[in-house]
Amino acid sequence: MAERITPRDVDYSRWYTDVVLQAKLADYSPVKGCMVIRPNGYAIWEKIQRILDEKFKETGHVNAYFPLFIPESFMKKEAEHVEGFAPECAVVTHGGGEALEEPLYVRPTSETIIWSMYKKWIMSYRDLPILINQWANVVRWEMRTRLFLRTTEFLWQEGHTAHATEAEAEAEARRILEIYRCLAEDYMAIPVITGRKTENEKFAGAVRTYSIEAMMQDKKALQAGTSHYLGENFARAFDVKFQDKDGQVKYVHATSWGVSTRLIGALIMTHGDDQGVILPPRIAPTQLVIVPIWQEATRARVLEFSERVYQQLKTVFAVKLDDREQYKPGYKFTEWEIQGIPVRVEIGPRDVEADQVVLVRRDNREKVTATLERLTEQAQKLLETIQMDLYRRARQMQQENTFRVNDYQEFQKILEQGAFIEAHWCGGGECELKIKEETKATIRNIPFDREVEKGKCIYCGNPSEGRVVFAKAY
RNA sequence: CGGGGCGUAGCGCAGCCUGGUUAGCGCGCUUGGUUCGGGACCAAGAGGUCGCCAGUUCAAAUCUGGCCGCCCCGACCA
Repeated sequence: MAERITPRDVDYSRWYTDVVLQAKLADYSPVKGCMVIRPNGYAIWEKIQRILDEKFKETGHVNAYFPLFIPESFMKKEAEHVEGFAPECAVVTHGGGEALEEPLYVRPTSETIIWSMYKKWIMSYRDLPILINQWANVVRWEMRTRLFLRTTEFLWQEGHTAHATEAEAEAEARRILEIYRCLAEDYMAIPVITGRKTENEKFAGAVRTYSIEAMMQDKKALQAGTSHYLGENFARAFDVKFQDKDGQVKYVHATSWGVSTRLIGALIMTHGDDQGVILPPRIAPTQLVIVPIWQEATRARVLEFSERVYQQLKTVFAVKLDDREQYKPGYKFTEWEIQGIPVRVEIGPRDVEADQVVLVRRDNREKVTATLERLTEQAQKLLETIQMDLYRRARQMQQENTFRVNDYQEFQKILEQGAFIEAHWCGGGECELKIKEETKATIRNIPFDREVEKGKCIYCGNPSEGRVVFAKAY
């Protein structure tokens, strides 16, 4: 593995691909646009799943599974939805050697099939809310794909909830967005902007879409999660009504929300460096890796000591002991660095003598020694520090590259070097589209925490109530 | 779909322009030995439908035509 990783400042997108492949997170598959998620990548996904699944359960959600295939007629029931998704759907026309009477769409998302079932399950307000999540794969026939960021098939979770009132559904959509924010910021150390999508950018079939948006190292935005208030749109399309307390028959209010394996791409592009991936400790499948260093004479002692350290750390951390004999320590150092293990534990003869180990941070390579006695405590602190530092660094990067701009010329100029731009916008879709045409920048979202500030639309000069975030996006 | 690049051993490439015995190199792999605090070294090995099809030719990895696949850059998207 003498292959080098292309440095970020030479070619960021090649760097990304190199890192994904060399860290063995994923590989290209024989099927165009699809990828194989390798064990290293899948382990990160499993961590994400565990964290989210717990939070979903805590907030009253349950898991279920709906079919991969969706009858064509279902897809066509909600006008905006079909318009949004039909062009990028894979359709099965044959089965069992015969043409099907009705083509089956491979799900690009499951609103339609789920609402066809909710119709059967919902009669009364007593049946509400329904809070179902599913972990699944979906297929969207993308024109251009990139590992993790956009592949024809990807893994995600999709929540689909049914509520008696708009207020309740709205609260649900917002609650979930907060869970996504927490996952991104507190676990993955990815700072995000939470906010509402514009009409142009919202989900096909939604009334309102909320998102978390992150800044990658190349200063492009990545939508890392979305949550939608779907109103009565799907309830009407699938005729899902309930009788309320007051005796009235009403349409059900819906939400849906999802995050995908794209988050792994976000993780790589938020923290990685020219040596490879850097994993925040709270999301790292392996937090520490022990690399013993021995000579023939010291081999037994070093290995025995390493094993002891391993047993000690194992009770508290996700730790690996790399006692492979066919590789030298230097090789192992590099290999684990590419894979982004947060802390390396070096153990050589000198350490054995002193009853200590050397801890090396992946993110800045700083070394400290720790006595066996204080090892667990020190490792704990070190991992926490790394977690905080990664978040802080990413947050700082985001802030340093976010600009408040009031002039369209300046807007275009700043955008060229990559940036998030906070600018006034009149709320008109035409201005938004013009800006997109002329600069490739889109409104990432309208931040929840934006200041109320009178201003003029950066494009047309009409009055505006506050700033929105523009950026070029993945 | 438009533009660019690539297809020769598991990976990365050379050879092709100017056709000619057994198609090379680096890494990796196997065996043995010496090594081991930042990608070790020596020796001996294994490994190939030169993307596919057709054509030109006494002779094609090499020339011609067609096809296929993949990657990168743009228009749609989590």
